[in-house]
Amino acid sequence: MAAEHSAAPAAGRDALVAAALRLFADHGSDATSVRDIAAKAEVSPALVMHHFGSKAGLKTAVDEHVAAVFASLGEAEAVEALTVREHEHDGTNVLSAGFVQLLLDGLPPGSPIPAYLRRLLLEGDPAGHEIFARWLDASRSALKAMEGAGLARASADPEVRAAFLMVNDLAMILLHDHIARATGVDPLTHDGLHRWSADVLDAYTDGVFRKEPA
Amino acid sequence: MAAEHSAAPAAGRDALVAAALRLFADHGSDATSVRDIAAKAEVSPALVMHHFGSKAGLKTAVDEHVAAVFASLGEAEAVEALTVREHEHDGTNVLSAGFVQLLLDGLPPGSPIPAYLRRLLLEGDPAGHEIFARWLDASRSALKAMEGAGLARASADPEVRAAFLMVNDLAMILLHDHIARATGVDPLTHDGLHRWSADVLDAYTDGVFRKEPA
DNA sequence: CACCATACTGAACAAACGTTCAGTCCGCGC
DNA sequence: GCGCGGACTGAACGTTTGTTCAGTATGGTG
Repeated sequence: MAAEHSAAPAAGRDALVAAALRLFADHGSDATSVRDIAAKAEVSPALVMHHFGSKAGLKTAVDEHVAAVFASLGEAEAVEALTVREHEHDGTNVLSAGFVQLLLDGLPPGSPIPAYLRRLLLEGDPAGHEIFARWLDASRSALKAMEGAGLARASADPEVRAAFLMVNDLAMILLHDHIARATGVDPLTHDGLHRWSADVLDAYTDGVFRKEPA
Repeated sequence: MAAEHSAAPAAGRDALVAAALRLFADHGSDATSVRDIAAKAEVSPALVMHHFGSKAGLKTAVDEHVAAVFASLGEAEAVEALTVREHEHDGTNVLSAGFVQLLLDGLPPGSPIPAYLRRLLLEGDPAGHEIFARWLDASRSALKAMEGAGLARASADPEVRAAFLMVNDLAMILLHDHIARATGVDPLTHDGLHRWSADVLDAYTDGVFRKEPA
């Protein structure tokens, strides 16, 4: 019954960040109360103020945690994440689905981070702007590298082309719930991503539209 | 000073829906209080309960209003909104950018509806699921029609292809703020959409990737 | 003209919110 | 073994939230 008191280095702090990340991702930070977070972390609401000063401070700490996770996923690898590469299992060329592939490979299955990322991008959060800008840089670089290697056609408007490809990639994360519900294919699972990527690669290589009616 | 009382048919009702639509779109419904809405509509907070029973009732009314606007935009035309057609101004073929084009043509410039749509789709709102499913139907139909007319290559996976095209289209709305900020091209303006569509059409017809290094 | 339904308000409500504060517990350096 | 500092709590604070309610004004109908 008695609460455990400890001078151990901030166990509650990590629990709060983890609980807040999950709840913010699932319901949004506005719809999540400090009491909800504290209850999930099995800790007193006042501990939020003790460690972070305010609810907003907790939000900042969560943002920093997420940024650190992205960084640990290997930011440098993101550049090559968009490239087409040989798929080991079946020997066919398959489009590594960019950032989605990166997230899927590097994150545990039930991770709240994709959903949190969705909210960051939706809510006009400065942290979201920063991530978008950094990833767009990676997309630009990857496209340029592929052009150089003769793997991509040069576009007349490289800036738009890089944004187009990256935004399409992000859309899969943002709308994956709708996609899974309406089509039965969930591109955030391994099998779903494989099926999705196959058709995307086909569209990107052989095209979608015809110039002249056949 | 004295408030105007009238038995006129619910002027305050419309004002409330309009104010709520704008505030919900800009800040999210959770972050918008009944008092904020009433203040913007220049009306008493209690009027929300009188007309809609609760804040949630207002939200439902706003959803219905938005659905009605979409319907009035011409749901039937949505089917052909994805098709490639002759552009009158410069005589070139241009991809009518699907739902985005439809919204841009049919809505007044500063309309809160695109932003509201963004929130519907990203917040897991049931109203968002419905819109997504209905539009995906339109996308499927349009793609099939284009295949029939020889304007589109047949995909091995038509279900994924239809979703892919539609999701890419929606991504432009969902991320337009990020796109505009990071690239300087805002695809929700006329000029920005033209530049964006030109490159998208190029990508969709001539492809993005090469099968073999050149 | 009297009546009633309806649009609408101002003051108040309980509940939930973020935050404050005095105080308890305990490992670690002295 | 003493005390300092940091982790942590429980109860309370004032504010804001969604909602209730009694009441006023007014146009349309008998």
